[in-house]
Amino acid sequence: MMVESASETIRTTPSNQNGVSSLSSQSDGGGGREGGSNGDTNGEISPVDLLHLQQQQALQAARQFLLQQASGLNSPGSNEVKQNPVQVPVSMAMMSPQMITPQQMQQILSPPQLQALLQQQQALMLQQVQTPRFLGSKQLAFQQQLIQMQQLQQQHILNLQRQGLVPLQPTAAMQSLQQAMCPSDLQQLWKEVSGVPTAEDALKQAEGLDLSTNSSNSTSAFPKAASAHIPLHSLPNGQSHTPKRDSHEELSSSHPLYGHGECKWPGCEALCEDMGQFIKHLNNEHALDDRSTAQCRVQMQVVQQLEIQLAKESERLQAMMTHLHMRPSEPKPFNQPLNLASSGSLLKRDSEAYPEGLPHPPTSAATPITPLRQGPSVISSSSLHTHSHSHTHPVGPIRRRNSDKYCTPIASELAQNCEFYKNADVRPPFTYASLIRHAILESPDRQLTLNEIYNWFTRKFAYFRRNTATWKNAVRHNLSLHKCFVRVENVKGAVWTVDEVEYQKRRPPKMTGSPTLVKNMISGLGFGSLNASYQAALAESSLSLLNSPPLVTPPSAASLNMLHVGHDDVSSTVEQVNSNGSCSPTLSPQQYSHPVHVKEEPTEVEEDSRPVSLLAGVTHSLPLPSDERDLEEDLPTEELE
DNA sequence: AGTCCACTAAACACTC
DNA sequence: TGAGTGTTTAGTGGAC
Repeated sequence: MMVESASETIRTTPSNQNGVSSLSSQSDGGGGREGGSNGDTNGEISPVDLLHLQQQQALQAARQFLLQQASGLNSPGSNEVKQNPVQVPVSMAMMSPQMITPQQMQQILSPPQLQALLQQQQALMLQQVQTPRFLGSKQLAFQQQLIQMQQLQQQHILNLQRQGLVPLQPTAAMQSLQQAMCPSDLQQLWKEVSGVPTAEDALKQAEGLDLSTNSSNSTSAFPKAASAHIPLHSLPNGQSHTPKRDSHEELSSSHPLYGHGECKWPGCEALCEDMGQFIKHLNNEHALDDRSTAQCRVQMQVVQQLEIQLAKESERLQAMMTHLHMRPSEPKPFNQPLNLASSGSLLKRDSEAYPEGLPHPPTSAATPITPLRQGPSVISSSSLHTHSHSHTHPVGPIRRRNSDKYCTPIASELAQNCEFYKNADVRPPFTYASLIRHAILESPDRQLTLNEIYNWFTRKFAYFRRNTATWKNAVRHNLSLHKCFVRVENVKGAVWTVDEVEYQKRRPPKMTGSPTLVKNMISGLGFGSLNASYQAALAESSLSLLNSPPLVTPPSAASLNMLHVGHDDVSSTVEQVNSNGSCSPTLSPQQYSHPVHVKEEPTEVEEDSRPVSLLAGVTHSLPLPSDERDLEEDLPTEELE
């Protein structure tokens, strides 16, 4: 409700994916977000005034947000909340992740304001969750947080600068943002907010964060073992986003949360003489509890937003590169597949799912917030993979078909967010079938007993440590229902295996085009018009084949490479992308490039026309895995012909 | 609106 | 007998 109303009044143009450089868009958006408080004065004011206006807007937005945080959420009668279009319940999104996604936030807010709100939110959340213990050091913690946030922001800007996405001279928008978020202003904001006599409510709200799905409002399912030793805010992609003050810090400390003798947990900065003391402190003060998970979530939101923005900027860069270096009539096989793989479906998702910039309500109430990232990674891994935590995965409000339709490779996702799913009581955005299949293929023998599947589920996902009756029943149901799961009698009983042929048949692409058309599209001639669902399905299915040596069907590695490489984080999925190299000795690229789904009508496929350059262009960007699996010896050759 | 797909729940049979 | 396993059906809801 609130989101919708906000979205009706807060609209950034969907085409405006310029996160940092568009002053006018910022102003436009800001004007709208302010509910007309600033009026439409863009055309008359000077750039300096405009800059000032931006600052004011950002400040007001942040202020309103903070006010809402402090009082609105617990004051149902508050008219402000309902009337002010800027009242985007960002924090509500955190507490009830189903309500608003980062994409929605991004659609609603211009990037600078988004960042402003985000940073404010982070500060506030930290403050909220720390209130009972650190009441006396509010200001100190807040200052610390400000510093960290600014560092984070600057780091992000530097990244963009490195990519040439933003000029070295900060744009007006950036200046505005930075100035708008200067510590004094924020402190002032904080003073305003902290005076609101609802601190307890805020605390309660923070402590009562629903960190699980809405079907579970408890975090009890979090594994105790992971409580203290896993830095929850180290992100699923493995990247620590704790701002580092200098490059030496990382070297001097063996823990990303420890440096300069201080705990780097957001807002903590407790002094620890040595690592041992720090570990002790970490275990004691930052154990797995509501406060820590809330902080973790905040940090995740921060990173998500940055990644989303980076993804958009990357997308812009891709467009620029395409424009400058590539002729539309001469698609470059190396880059084009990237668009196909990720931006194809994802952009479609972006543009179609949110055509009006309206928030896209999650479709599954049971869907948790996930560390999935939204936004296409259209930059090749070779050019951007150093920043490539941007990328690929749509934030997963759509549980059921996320992995199927939106090109979210389960292997990649799991590889990146393994720790997250292990510890967070969130439902993985994959179907049972996908998970089961992944579990089976992940096993050494590519076969698991039912109980082992159960164990895999519980081992990999905190979510499945509860409601066992439900999901176990679902697992059994899926195993029986889908032909792709084959029960094999073994010496030790029945084991389940995966029939890849059936698995691929299970989700045939909806596109009804001829195999020739498919082939042409895959060869890079029709990427632009390639049906997104088909792209996603093809990419996903291909990826899954690539990820795991098939029991039955050899993957079409070429197609899947090109489909996958663009949106996959090479660094994090290298372990999964392992059959690429291992299969190559016996199969030619042409064989590999056999599109999986064309199997339905194999006679029309002309494999010779498949561009080898596609494979060549992709393979070099796929690092060989360190733990290559053995090639399955019983590769069915019929699938290759 | 119809269809497909995924999920959930449940009943039932079989084995150990 | 009960637990675990496997199969099947029905209902529901989202996506297309």
